[in-house]
Amino acid sequence: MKKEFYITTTLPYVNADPHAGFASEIILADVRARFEKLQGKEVIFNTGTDEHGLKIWQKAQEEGVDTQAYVDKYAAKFDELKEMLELNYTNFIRTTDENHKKAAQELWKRVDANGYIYKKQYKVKYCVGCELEKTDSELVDGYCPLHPGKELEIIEEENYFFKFSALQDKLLELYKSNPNFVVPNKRFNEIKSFVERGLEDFSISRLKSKMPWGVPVPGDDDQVMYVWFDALTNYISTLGWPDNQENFEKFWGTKESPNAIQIAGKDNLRQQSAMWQAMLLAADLPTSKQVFINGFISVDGQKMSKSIGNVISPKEMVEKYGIDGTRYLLLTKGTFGEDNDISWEKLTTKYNADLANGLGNLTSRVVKLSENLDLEIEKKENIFDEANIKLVESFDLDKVLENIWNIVREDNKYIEDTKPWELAKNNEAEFKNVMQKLLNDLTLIAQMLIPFLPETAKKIQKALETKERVILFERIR
RNA sequence: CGCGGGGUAGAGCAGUCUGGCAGCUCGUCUGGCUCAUAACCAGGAGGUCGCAGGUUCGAAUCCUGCCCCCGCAACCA
Repeated sequence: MKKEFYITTTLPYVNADPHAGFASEIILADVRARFEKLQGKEVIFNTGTDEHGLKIWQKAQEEGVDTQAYVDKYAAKFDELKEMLELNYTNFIRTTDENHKKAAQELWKRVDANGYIYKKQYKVKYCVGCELEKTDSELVDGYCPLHPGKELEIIEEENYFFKFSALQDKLLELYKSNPNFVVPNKRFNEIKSFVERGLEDFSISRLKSKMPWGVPVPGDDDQVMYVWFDALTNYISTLGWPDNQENFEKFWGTKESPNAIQIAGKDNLRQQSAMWQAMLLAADLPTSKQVFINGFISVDGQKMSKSIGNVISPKEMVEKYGIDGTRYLLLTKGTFGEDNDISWEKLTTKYNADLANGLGNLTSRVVKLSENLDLEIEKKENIFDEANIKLVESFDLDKVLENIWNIVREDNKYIEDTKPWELAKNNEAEFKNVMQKLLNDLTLIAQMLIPFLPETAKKIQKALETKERVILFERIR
């Protein structure tokens, strides 16, 4: 088996603070990365920030700050998640990094050299009222919703286009020969039918005069890259591509043996599983190995949005539930790939039930009962069985945690059935037997929790060693 | 006929691919226990699986039609 493991999240766009949805994505990746590390693999876990594009440029202008200063501020906010959520990512790439820009230009050149880029007149609709370009999807009945009745101007602009349409067959072939290329299956079906319906070439550049905040197009001073083309390249620029070919092959893989795992939200299905793969194919580079598509988080049945004012941020969650509490709650909010609904009330209920009353209380019972005992604890080698490994590999991490919590439940019942506090008084031998099992189980739980709740795992192990009682999770309210 | 997802106990969900006793967590009611974080354990109540038809010995699951909710509709990350 290959010794190297590569996983990447999508890069969040730096026009808003981190929210629970992205936190969920990056925690999933974090658990997987820690898990693979435990299996003895060398791991690269990539994340970062997407910092180019019109929106960011405009926002910086609005705030009257230098664009670079603006993106620096936001990049720092996202990098703070590392400590906030106890993440172990190895790479944090910013699309404004010099080596990234170079890589994006190199990718462009290769795609171009292979004949997949061409120049074309492109008509944009322009609302004079807003002084802004409008896309068809923004229009209502052909008019700008803010200025109904005002005719839109048509402006012609020359842009570079990517021959997405020419890669339809190659993409379909990729999907066909990799039956688990996109997970879950329903998303795979969705992207397959999208590609089968036919692809349209898309614009991959903008006029620099209108939008200066982008990576310059090689050999054309008047144009900058459209943000997607630039941003997607991060997955390989982070590995030092194109200069460091060895590192690239080690982690990204080769055509024969692709190695890159990607995780993304469902809004990114097309970009990650079709556009980016097409770009790689066009540049004659290996594709990703697998793309995992996560669902969305809603709050009390409503879309999480600034205007509704129901955004749940990882920061608030950590303040309330602690790091591992937050990790646990985001990991167990529902089935991977489905949309999951959360609310403060539900989160608190689950926190109290599973963490305080469940794991926390069990630890507290076992440590107290074993206070005066000095038993040798059996440490298992292969803590994850075949079934659990499979679940981790398909990102069904909630199911693995459920399996761990079944041990918690069994042990609570076992204590009730055997009444060790009575045995301690009248049956020393049996008392030791019972406690041996409980200590072994709790040790196993702690070992299994390492990738999921790293701090808690340590605390349990420490409590078992020192016999000092510890409150793992304070009850809320 | 634009694309896709969803409708299963008071709440949240799993089960649907591959048909075989309708399951889990929370809540609720009753009882038990005292090692533990007002926790823990046992038992109970609660469901015409969105609706209507079809296939089958048998349908939450497969097929057809309909109703309702939610995303997305590509140069907007």
